[in-house]
Amino acid sequence: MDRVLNNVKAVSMNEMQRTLYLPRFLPYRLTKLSGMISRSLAAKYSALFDLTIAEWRIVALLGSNPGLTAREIAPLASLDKVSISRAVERLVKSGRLEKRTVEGDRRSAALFLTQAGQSTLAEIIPLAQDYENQLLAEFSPEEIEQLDNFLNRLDATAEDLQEG
Amino acid sequence: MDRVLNNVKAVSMNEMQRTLYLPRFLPYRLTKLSGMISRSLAAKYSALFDLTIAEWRIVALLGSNPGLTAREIAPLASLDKVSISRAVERLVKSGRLEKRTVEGDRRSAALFLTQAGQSTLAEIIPLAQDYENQLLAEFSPEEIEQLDNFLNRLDATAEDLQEG
DNA sequence: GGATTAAAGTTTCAAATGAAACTACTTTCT
DNA sequence: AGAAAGTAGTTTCATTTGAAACTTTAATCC
Repeated sequence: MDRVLNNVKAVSMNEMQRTLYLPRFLPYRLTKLSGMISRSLAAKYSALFDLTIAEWRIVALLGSNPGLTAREIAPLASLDKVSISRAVERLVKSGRLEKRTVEGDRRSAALFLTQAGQSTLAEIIPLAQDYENQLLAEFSPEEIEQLDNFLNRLDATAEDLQEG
Repeated sequence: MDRVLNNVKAVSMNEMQRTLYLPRFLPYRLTKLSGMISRSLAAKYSALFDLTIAEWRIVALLGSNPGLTAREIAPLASLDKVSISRAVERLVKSGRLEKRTVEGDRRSAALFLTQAGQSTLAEIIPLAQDYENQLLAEFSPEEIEQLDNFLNRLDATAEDLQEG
């Protein structure tokens, strides 16, 4: 009579569960997992580069998409405009980012990595990849693909549930 | 030449990636996913029961483990003692929790749900299970088991990486 | 064309967070 | 037993966060 992820599917229908087993509750597990991962990455980036996660995301995005504006970054990095504004301010101050007023719309600024920003990114990338590889070290390529698939589906479902 | 989760395993060895594709970076995906889920659950609990996530976890734990102390709750709920102290204070104020001084150690208090606390829990459980079921609606029992397995392994690995 | 509405980013302000200090007790050591 | 060290839980305080208000510029409406 194993419960899997608290999912009722897995328990017979006429004995509805009266308890919720927290350590198997999917939202709890995801929060705990992502918390552990984020904390250790945040500590690493902060210690080595004095970068927050928001700054790190923005640098990573601008590496492959130079010239994005704050508004465009928001959905790509899952950051709100306040966080972006603050992260950009810090990145400009630390000389890693440059703002160029957008031709034809003086409200927004296109963002570009400076040389310093690009070398920061060059240092950051292998570190991030290492970390991901360590997380997935015990996973076979097939399992990685399956995990990828699961995450995509959960993400899509969670997005739907946002509205509903 | 598909990248899977940015994992280097999936790209040939002599073309190391110079970019990091954020939307496929596992830590980012987990943070985004857990953020979406937590926000929608938090909104629901707050609106319907005036409960925070921390309070919710404590209530859920005490349902199956009456008499836990704050210190015992901490690792089970992944909460620090400050959060627990505050959540317990609110739960006591709202009449859902009762503190009883532990026989033989007057520093700690054993925590118990009151009748009100138990009926809150009884309302909360099906809601939580519904939510989890909705998230997993498109998953077959085998897939759910596999997801469970993946999460366990990632959790264990992440815990190891905390120290290292 | 001037007024109105909207959009991009920034700033402000109030609430949430969590590390460190603190209080009240308990255990250990001599 | 009494001092020293340790633990449970609370409080304080400084930082982080994000919603709402604001500023500047652009688009739309009459």
